[in-house]
Amino acid sequence: MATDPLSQVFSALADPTRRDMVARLAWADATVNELAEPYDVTVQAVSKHVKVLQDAGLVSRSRQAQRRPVHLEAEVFDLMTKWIERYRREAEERYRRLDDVLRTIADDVDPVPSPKKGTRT
Amino acid sequence: MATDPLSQVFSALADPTRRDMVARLAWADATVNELAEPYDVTVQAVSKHVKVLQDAGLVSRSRQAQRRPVHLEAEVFDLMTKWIERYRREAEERYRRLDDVLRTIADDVDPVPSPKKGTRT
DNA sequence: AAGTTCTTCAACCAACTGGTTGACAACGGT
DNA sequence: ACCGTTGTCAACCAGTTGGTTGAAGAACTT
Repeated sequence: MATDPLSQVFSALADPTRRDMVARLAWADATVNELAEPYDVTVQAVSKHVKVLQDAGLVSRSRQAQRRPVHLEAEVFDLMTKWIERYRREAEERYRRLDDVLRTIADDVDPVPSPKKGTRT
Repeated sequence: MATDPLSQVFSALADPTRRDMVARLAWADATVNELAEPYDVTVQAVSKHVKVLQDAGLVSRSRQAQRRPVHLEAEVFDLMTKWIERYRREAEERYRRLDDVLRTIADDVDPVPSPKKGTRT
């Protein structure tokens, strides 16, 4: 199923409802019932969403009487930003290299253009 | 299903194979056949993966004879980093607010502890 | 015109996802 | 001891995903 941490985090955030929950949890902890309130789905569905977020390490649970508040664990975001930044950087460096190549080619431009489709001989 | 840009990007990167492709494309453009080489799947499967990345706006295609090189479009990463950073920031600010609350409470600590279970007066 | 190479389309399949309903466990309040 | 509240577990369903095979399109080579 793709159980590595990065996959789980990306996958968890690929759902708009779950992203919205994270957004709200950034403001304050909330119980499953509180989380469920704005959405047009059952509490059970929200409970499942929370489980996905939890398995991804994005949230943790605690216990207050019957309530089990959901708490955002923002550190996991670092996993993603690190991955993203790494390849953004590489892509940028790559552009620099490409520029170099283009400059080199510019010196080699062949003076006789190669014959094309419509060129009769 | 979940067709908004952010969902598509997160979803596209939730797959390790696709993330690996992105990693390699950050280094250099590649054709579907080149991309498929390291993996133990058919070329068709890789073609599908590329389509997912393309629909998410993460890559673009061009044409060179029969080849259709895949090119990484790094700008879309910004969408994600913006989202992530926003809620990381909010979560951090939230900690500050929490600290304030805790400090306030610290001032209010009642000098006469409210009678508890074992507290004798 | 025929063949080769690179790529995608179509149909199919097993597994996962997000949702449902219904039952039930856990805990506090009275 | 019994409700009420909060949350989860189990079974089920429809739709999506990632993979397969087989056929076909598109563009160059000869």
